[in-house]
Amino acid sequence: MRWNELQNETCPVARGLSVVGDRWTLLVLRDCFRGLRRFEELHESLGITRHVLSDRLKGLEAAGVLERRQYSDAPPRHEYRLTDKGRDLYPVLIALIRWGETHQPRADVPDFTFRDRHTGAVIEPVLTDRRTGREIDPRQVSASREDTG
Amino acid sequence: MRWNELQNETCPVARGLSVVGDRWTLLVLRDCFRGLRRFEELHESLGITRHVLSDRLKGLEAAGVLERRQYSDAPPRHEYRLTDKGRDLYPVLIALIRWGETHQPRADVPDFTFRDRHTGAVIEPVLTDRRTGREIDPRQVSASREDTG
DNA sequence: TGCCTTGGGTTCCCTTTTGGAACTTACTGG
DNA sequence: CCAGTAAGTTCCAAAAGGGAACCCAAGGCA
Repeated sequence: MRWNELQNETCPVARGLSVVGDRWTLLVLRDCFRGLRRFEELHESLGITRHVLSDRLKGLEAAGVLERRQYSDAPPRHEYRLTDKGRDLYPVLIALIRWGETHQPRADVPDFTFRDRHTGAVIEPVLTDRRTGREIDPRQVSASREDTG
Repeated sequence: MRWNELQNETCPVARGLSVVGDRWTLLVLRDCFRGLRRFEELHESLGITRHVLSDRLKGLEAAGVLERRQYSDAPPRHEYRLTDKGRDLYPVLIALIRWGETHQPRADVPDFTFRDRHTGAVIEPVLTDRRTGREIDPRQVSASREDTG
């Protein structure tokens, strides 16, 4: 199996990773969520080579995760913005942040705090069951595909 | 910046990805969550080359995400099991499944259904705020590091 | 006018990682 | 003795990544 055959898999994890499972891709998106939009900003922040960054941005644009738009006519300048599809990756990043903080801790830096943008209230993201409102314990959950009918 | 320098970053996303951000790694873990434990099972299921699989398993073991244990003495045979640290990656996979199903849909396969292992009740995983119990809207959330003091 | 700077890339070249396939080791069963 | 199985390792070619230099369009300025 080659990496670029993943997009045709029936597994949604595989299809998701065919878009964001590349080295650096989720870090590019992390920076987009931080508000960075320009090539130079991203290059500076990530420290990856320009052509890998260029490649990732093209891929994310092609996948509809980022949108490339011109913000200046002369000289022509572009920026990259998250689309709705891109913004919906936030739960993946939050899950990763919480796992990283819990299991790859660094004593010398404080953890992230999530806040409501408007009220400023602290938010503690957890995975719950929408139906019961109870937190989800991985060990109690089974996932399966069920044909309807 | 090189990939293996990521583990020293202050950003928890970067540290998390230094463990699971490699090509194929999250797919190996997906299969572990599905209950696969043996090299041959994983190789068959993933279709990746044996030495990439071998490499990923070693990395995950070194990171404490999987545990390699002997299940037969003669001939010596091993299996790989998720540790607690590994099981805590479940929210990442669920987030990825839901994103994949929503944004890279395939009409020909049914979506996953999550169920309580014991009661069989359907579970609908959503990211909520533990404090208020409300669902989290990415656009309303800001993340920042706050020094205590 | 010529020269420097900035943003956003592309090109070139070399090193790592993948992909594919064959080979190895240690044992079991017939 | 031969075939088969589980779990890897080794070898080689192809693809991706890393580093640095180069390109282009426009703006500023001396």
